[in-house]
Amino acid sequence: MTSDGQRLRDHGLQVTAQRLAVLRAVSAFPHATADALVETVRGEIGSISRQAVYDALRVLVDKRLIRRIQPAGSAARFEDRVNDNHHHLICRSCGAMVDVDCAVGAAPCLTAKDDHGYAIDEAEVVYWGRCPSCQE
Amino acid sequence: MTSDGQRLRDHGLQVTAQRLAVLRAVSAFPHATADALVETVRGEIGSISRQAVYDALRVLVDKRLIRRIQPAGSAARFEDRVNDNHHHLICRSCGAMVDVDCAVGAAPCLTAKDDHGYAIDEAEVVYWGRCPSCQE
DNA sequence: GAGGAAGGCTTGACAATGTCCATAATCAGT
DNA sequence: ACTGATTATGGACATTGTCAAGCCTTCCTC
Repeated sequence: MTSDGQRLRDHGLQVTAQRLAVLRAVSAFPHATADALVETVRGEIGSISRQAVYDALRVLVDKRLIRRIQPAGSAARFEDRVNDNHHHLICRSCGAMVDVDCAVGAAPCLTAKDDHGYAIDEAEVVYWGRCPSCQE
Repeated sequence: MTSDGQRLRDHGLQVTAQRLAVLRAVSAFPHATADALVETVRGEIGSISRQAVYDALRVLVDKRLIRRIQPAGSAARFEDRVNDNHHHLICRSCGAMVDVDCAVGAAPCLTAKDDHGYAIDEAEVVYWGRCPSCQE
């Protein structure tokens, strides 16, 4: 198994305690917000600046080690599942988010009727509804 | 044809110059941001508070007279096409957004493989790519 | 290991997008 | 027109995120 440190190096990134901790935190709490990750990482390594977390998240997203999701009406969230093409199902009342496997398989899993000349590389799908507990 | 004023009244809303102007502005400039709409409305009726625009947009969205779209990496945008189920195609570099008719028809136009117990009412699709001018 | 350059982290200021609240103005039914 | 309820205004504030300067680590080379 490849260590997180090796994965960072493989992508041309320096290995730092902060980045390792952010990577682990995203793994441990998928769909967490940047702020929640700051708290998680602080619990793990004692202290980290908010900026370092934002910076780490940005390079990790750039290098495709993690993925950023930004649902309407919420701060950005991060997850670790990057090698499949899955989508998200979000509760309109409490914001809970769960993964949903892609109905088709490979990205882009849908083709637009008319591409207007755009070079489309991704079809992002978000299912909106109410989660079991919010339906009571 | 039903006037904007009548449409407001039909939804239990008071008719004000501000709301009418916001409604017209959203019609005239689909996919505009709240801030751009403030400018447009100011050009039309002289002056309006930013807050009034936000309030108007919120009630209009609540009453389904307009729709709010919030693509990742951009402020919320508003549009007037509410009675069909169409999606959006957004340029990754310049943010330009165009409408794309739904590949299937009625909402939700896609069904998730596993609904995790959620009551799904909408499948939002965003196509990401590069617009013709950004491909140069 | 030791030295040094490149890159990363910290701190603090700032920006964008919205929301909250108290007060003033406007709308709509009598 | 009168009056109560709704809406608009202006200002403060909240959240989420970015920018910039200087110090500190990491990692490459010896």
